[in-house]
Amino acid sequence: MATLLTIGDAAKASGLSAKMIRHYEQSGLLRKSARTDAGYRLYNSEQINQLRFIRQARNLGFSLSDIHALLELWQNPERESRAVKQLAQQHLAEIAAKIAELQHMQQVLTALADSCKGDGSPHCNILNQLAKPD
Amino acid sequence: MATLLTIGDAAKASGLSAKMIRHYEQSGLLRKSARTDAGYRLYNSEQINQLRFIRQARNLGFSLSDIHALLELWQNPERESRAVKQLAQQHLAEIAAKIAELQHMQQVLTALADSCKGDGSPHCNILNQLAKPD
DNA sequence: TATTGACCTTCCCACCATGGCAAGGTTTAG
DNA sequence: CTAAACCTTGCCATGGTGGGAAGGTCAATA
Repeated sequence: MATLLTIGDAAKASGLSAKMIRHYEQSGLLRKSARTDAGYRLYNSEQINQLRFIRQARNLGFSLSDIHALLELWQNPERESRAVKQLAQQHLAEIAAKIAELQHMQQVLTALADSCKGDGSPHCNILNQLAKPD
Repeated sequence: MATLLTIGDAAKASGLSAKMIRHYEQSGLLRKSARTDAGYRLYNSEQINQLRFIRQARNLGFSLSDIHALLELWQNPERESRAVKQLAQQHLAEIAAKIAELQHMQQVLTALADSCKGDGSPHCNILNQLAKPD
């Protein structure tokens, strides 16, 4: 027997917000769900699994378009794991690039902050450096 | 004698886009510039310095509202460097948090990708893991 | 049974920082 | 004089998420 959940319960079960579940449907990431006579969305356990899949992929930072691709691969028994791994590696490259960018900011800004006394006087190397031409 | 630049030249001189300079004016980050009779914006060297300041702060990842505060501190001779340093340190904390988040994703996803053969077969641990309840 | 509170629906708006395009005016070089 | 390269404003889009309004539905309780 299939347990059907309304969107609020599906949200609780998946860790997504009801708002986002509607949005994912709207944007084509999810197929339209069944509805009650009154128009309430209903989700079966397979769909709850899909929602959880989406949440976990979001937690890993995948974009919705990546997730779209991942969902299709997941549901395709003919998939080649090569394709999945490639998506993961592309995403890992983006993550690494972002980390590098942030670490660069961190390094520069830490040095600047270290050279700013942070007291009651107006002199501050952070401002001086920002004002300087490169 | 003051050299006045039109927005395109100001963009080149500062490293910002003309689009963004207009946007910064619109959003109140910059005071309205002078205009020619024809309505073209004109920027003097002090304003060019301000634009550079903004670009460098953006490069360090400061938000526009942080930059707003930084600009005011910069222009206020009564400032206390404490205030500047505090902004910098808050931002450093955000940077560190983002780096930590990304590194966590990196770690989890690297492990998953390593356990996916990436060949022609459908089996893939990445998908299995995403599908699993936490 | 009538009401109340907790759901649900759709629709629109906001964030942040940036880019693109369109329709029109201006300036400059050939 | 014309053409190219500027400039102007205004609107739309991105991505992922949240907020709120106005209205319908359902279940429990008084």
